[in-house]
Amino acid sequence: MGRVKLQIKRIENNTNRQVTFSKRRNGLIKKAYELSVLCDIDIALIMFSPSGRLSHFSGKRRIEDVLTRYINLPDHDRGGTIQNRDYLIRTLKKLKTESDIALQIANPTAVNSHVEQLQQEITRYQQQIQMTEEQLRNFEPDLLKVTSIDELDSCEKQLVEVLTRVGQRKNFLLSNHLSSYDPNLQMFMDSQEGMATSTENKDVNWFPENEPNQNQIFVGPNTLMPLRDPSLTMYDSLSQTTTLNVDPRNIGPCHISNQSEQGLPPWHQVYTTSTVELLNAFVPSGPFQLFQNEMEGADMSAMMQQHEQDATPPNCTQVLTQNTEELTYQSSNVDQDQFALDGRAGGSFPFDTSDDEFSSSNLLNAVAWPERTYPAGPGDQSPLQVPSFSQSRKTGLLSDIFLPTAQQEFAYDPSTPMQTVPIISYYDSTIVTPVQNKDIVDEQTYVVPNSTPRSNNLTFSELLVSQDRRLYHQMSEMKRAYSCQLENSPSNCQSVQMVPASNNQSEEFVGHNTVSRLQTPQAESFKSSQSKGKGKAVVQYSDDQHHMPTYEELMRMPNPNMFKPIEPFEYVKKKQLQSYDSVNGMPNQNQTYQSKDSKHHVYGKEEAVQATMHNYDQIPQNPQEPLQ
Amino acid sequence: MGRVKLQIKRIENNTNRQVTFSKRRNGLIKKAYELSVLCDIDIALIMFSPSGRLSHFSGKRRIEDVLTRYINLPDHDRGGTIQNRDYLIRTLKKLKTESDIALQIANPTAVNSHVEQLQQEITRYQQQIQMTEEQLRNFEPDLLKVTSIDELDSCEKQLVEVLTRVGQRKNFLLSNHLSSYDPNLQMFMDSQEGMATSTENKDVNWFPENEPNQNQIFVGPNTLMPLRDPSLTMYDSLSQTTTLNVDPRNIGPCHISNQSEQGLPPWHQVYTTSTVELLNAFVPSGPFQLFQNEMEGADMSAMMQQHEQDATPPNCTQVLTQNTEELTYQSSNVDQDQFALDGRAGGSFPFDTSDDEFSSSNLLNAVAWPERTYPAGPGDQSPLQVPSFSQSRKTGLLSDIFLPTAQQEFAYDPSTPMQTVPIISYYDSTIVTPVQNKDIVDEQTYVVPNSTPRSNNLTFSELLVSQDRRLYHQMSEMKRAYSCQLENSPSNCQSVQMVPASNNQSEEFVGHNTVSRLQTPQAESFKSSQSKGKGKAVVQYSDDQHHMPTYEELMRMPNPNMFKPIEPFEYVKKKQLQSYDSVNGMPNQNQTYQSKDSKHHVYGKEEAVQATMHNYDQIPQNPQEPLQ
DNA sequence: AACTATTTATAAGA
DNA sequence: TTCTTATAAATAGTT
Repeated sequence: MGRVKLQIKRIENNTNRQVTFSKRRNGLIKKAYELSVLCDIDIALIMFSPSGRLSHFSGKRRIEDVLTRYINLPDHDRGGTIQNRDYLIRTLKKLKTESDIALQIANPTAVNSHVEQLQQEITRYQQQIQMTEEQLRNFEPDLLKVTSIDELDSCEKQLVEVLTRVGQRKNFLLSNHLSSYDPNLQMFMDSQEGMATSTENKDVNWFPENEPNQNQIFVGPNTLMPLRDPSLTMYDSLSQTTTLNVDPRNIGPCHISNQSEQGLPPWHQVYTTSTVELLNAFVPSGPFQLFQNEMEGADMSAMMQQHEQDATPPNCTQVLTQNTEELTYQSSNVDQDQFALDGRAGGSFPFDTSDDEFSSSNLLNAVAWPERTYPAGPGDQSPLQVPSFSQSRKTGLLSDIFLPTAQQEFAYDPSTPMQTVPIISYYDSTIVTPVQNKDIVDEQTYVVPNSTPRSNNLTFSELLVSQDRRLYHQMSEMKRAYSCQLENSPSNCQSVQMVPASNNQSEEFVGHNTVSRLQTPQAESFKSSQSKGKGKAVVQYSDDQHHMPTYEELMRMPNPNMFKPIEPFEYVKKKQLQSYDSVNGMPNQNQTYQSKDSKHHVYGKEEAVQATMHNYDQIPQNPQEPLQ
Repeated sequence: MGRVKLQIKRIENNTNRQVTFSKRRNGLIKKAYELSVLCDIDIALIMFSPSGRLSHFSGKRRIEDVLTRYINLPDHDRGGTIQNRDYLIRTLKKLKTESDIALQIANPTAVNSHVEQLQQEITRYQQQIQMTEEQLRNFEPDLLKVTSIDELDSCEKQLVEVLTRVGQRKNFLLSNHLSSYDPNLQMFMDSQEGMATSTENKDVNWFPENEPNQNQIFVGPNTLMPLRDPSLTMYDSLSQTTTLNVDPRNIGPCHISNQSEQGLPPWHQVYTTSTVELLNAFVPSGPFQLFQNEMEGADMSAMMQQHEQDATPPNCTQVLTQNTEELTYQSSNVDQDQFALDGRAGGSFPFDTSDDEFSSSNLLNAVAWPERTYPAGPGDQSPLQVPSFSQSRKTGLLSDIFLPTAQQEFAYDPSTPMQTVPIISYYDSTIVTPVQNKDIVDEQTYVVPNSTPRSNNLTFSELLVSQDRRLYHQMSEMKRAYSCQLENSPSNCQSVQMVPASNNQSEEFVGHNTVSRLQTPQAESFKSSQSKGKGKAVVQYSDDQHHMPTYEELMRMPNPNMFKPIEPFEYVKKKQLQSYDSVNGMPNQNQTYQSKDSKHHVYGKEEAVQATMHNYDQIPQNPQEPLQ
């Protein structure tokens, strides 16, 4: 491209060479920049001019980070062994450390706590493995190591127990495989074979019908799942609270005590898989918007009032099958509309359960509830404390599942919808800090819009937040509305698992499968990172201001599009004359523009992302809790 | 410059982004190349594609040299700020030489950041948990989700099985609870309670003692594992062949037939998991070199002669427990040295079983023998035909396990050590064909020195070849020496599985774990590809010249460093008018330039790697087979 | 550095 | 992926 075609060979004329270098270097850097922006890639370009001066360019990540990434790359991917690799690594680490230190000053906790978190996580996993293996040993004992008859006895007992259940199930299936029944109720039937069942149970179809597999209840041998009749508690959640106290060791009849006209007891609850699955049946997968539309104009407080007045429980049957230690319930004669929060949601279950883009069953299936004890709170008066959710993927948060640790650190509190949420993103090893100061733009500024105007699309993180929030609300609402108080001791909760997708895909796959449908930067980041080894998110909650959302709040929850778009990345191309701080990319104040015979060109740059959620003025910080 | 002006902002569409990257990367590299040539400068360009793959370019100097130059630059010139740089560099330079050596030996991935290690660990634990939980699910099935009677049946069966074993164990303990026994043999006892057991079984310790879990034999209900007493067959492998014919449906006594003084029957053998595990106990994990050292000066033929003369079988007991359909054997009174190929290897088992860098138990544990029928061959006279190994990872070859399909296609014949082995590599969805014809280079050739001279290091493929070869040899030697003839029909082999590592890690993990210690291009390729979804190798064997290696050959096998270094990768970018020398990137003199009105630009590109193994003159093409 | 004629890169579509 | 083509962009030589 020029007046003549230039042969690609060394330009012998010194001046010409330097001039050409100058021109082409700029062109090259421009191209590199464009590439880095267009394709959102890591790039590092280092040139030494004919006179030995350095020019370099890197994309949104610092050049040393890119070099580190390169050097740390497996040899094959890189294309060969690096001779002085060790040296490079060390030196680069030094380079990186220095800027990281500066970074830590501004953002002290993030880096170190990350490692700590990981170590915590490892410890947790180790424990979990130990637990699971112990459990397994019950079934597959290392017979050669077992020397005590007692052990064998208990093992035998357990096996027989499971065997019995399997047999029961088998028999049941054999006798029922021809009859059509509401799959939603199968679980109840299963646990009460031989018992009289209500003939009207076909009327009870408040479970989402299209996802029968999610509605199943399984309780491990040592796990109880006391659940009250939802319709009962719904109608009479506070004035008459029925609590089931079941001792796992108790083979006798189940104790059922009534606590009337009392505040809810402290929440010492542990949600087990079973609960999760059950609640999953409750928690709809409808898009937020749908649900919101349905709620339109509903006056929650008034409805709640009405409920408290209407204290007549519907016809229901409580079933406790003791020999399998499964506690469940059976509801009969519950009108669908009645059950569905009594028509609050327009005569159906309050949340639409139909699929949509984001709230597919995949998403929700992957959600389990944490196996955590919820700290005590007298009723709902004191906020339910949200546990530190940074422990394992089993915390049940979508973001916990989908956001890989190395790529995204995600800080938000699902219980406080009005929180401002800074998103700190890790790109590989670089922490992308929120840029407060826009002044870094000086000479040439390429603005790299990290997210295009998204109209109604969610970023992935926003999706997670909204989904988590929805789930959190729904779950907690379920808890409160149904008073599903589990009296299990934490030690009994060994079987919390992720709810796998219906086709037995692993949660990772589910996650990936789901994420793969998204194209937001976060999702993309996840996709690429997941392939690097099944990343896992660490979700941190702020420790203060935990707030148990109310149903009303839930109703008022804005739709997922409530978030502001993420601020565009800023790409600051500091050209030629300006020196920039290596840490934050700010121009050095004491720096004057270099003359054109400056030793080298400096192409610094920084990018930042900041996501701020709306403050929703219409939702009070400490709203009244309608159910209280 | 295109149909429309493209806004420089992130391309959200995945495909478009990748396409654009591809195009622009080429353009960028071209520009960089031109700049580097025109202006004769040092340049380094590193890009990571949206999918994380590396593209890089450097001029006439290697990229790491450019990076070093960059790093060594005074802070001011680089634009960074480093305090103790000079001191650091001096110190690091000292370290460099030493650590470079250490780095060659030790693992390069160790340099990975702490965080990455932790995350790896976490991933591992997650996998482990998943596995264990899956196992557990066998015993604690989610009964409500099980709708098929078949499932329940198999579940029931499994439970009964365990229950039976527990009961047996219980009975056994009740009658023997005071006696101490060799744990290695307990498994046999378990399956033969009530049967007379040898009182001398404590002498049988030919299993590696430190990995008891790997030595356990479990055969699925439909799988038989007839194995002759190894010591017996070892001493008398050809003159007296004992074959166990066991009908799986046969509840009666096991048929044992003797075939005396006959050539080995056709190899209709299928190796089951059990066999693999058993053989694993035999196959040592010592490094090739160690093993070679031990073999130093050993005269194989003479030894073999001696063996054939010494035909006295040791005291042994064959055990077939029918009700569990487990067939195993018990050996007693076998002296360890005697067993260990009768002192051929200096009085111990011929291969060192201690761990070393490459041949850790991980590596070998990951090896299973293919569930394949070996075509007939009269004894060892006709070459044992190697099946087409391109079927599954269960072929048992290391290369099968470690080399992922999409990334590496690996063609070699482990049975013919003197074969020339072209390695076909895929890079970035480009099929890298072996370049036989350099004529594809026409216009422009960018030379990307992909590999530097490797001195004595093995490439991963070479390691695999050598390991496979070793294993192949050892296995076949075992087969021949012990005449472990399995008469199972292929249909019985439903349970071939990879042998998991001792800590229940999955094979993938084992592979990964092992591979992660290597830094050869192939290993690196595997690492990155594995994370992309558990790649699996396709190993193809040429159909001719299959050769059953002999023990003597095995002994003579050169050490792993025997291979020539792989030829450097050639990155051939055929572009427009200029041809470039493939080595130094200089334009080829004899090339004419294309006219500018050429129909289109040709941006072809080819990559190639070719690995040629040494021809080892000292090993005859058709060596004498000592055992024949 | 600015100006253009010209070459080159590449976006979109096939 | 690869090819084609219209068009945008880069740039050689000049000023």
